Amino acid sequence: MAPVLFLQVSPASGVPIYRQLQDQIRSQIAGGRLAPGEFLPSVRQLAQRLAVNPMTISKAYSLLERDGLVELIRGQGMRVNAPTPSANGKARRQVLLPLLQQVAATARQLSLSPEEVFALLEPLLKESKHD
Amino acid sequence: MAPVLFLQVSPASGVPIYRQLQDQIRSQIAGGRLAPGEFLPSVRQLAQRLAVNPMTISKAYSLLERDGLVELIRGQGMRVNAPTPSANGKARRQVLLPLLQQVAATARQLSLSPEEVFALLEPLLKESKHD
DNA sequence: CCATGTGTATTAGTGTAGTAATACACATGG
DNA sequence: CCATGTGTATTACTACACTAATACACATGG
Repeated sequence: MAPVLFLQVSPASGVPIYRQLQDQIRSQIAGGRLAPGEFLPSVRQLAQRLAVNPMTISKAYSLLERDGLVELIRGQGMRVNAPTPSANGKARRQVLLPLLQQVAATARQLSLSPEEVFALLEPLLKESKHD
Repeated sequence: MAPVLFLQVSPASGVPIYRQLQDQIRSQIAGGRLAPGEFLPSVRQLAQRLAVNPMTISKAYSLLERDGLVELIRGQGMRVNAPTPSANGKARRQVLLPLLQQVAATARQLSLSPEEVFALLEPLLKESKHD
């Protein structure tokens, strides 16, 4: 059974739909809201719910499969894999990567040194720990 | 007078030419190799030297002008500006802040330690410093 | 005024990423 | 076997980024 996921896409956000899906599902898996053995919603189901083309869903799924987060079971769908010890941490970092790349690009654009960026980021990271 | 700059573009690098130029010139200014009051090479001059279209040079120049690093003097060319207070101060960091907050929020959601985030971000920040 | 020097607005060509439409291969259950 | 369920290969369409060709506006010096 495919659980109901909190998935939402903004076609006008500039971020490709398949990538939004990829990142969100990655998050859901990393956060444990999608347990190993569970199946992702079927391509057509999700396509209808989000009003996007099935092939776009399929593309997101295929990328998740390529990354080993999910496995194709013929005739059934995409099953969430048990995380490898290292894959768990790796998967979580993958989620953050796009954001960090954007940070790096922006910092560079502004000629901000790595130290300045760290100094700015550190309090934010530690601040949000106790709530 | 336009000093001779060390500018080099690789059309096949995947990075747009205008952006290569923008970044390199930005570097030259930040590094002091291009002092305030000096002029950039003329669009046509540089276009011929690098074997690219003048409009591509112009695009890079215009972006630098938009960012306030350079000023258009009619009939003469692009003159390097004196660095403005905002170019060095808090203003630049304010731009980065929303992004960093998002990073912090995501990292927290994924239970990533600050150290892990730094380890991930550092190579990205330093990677783009090649000049 | 004219020749020559700036940068650029406008327009068009080109490549490619993203998306979509169609048809297919395979699996399952009746 | 057939109906219905998976995902996807193939193909085409579309939008946009990048680059380029042309013609223009303005400034300067003879």
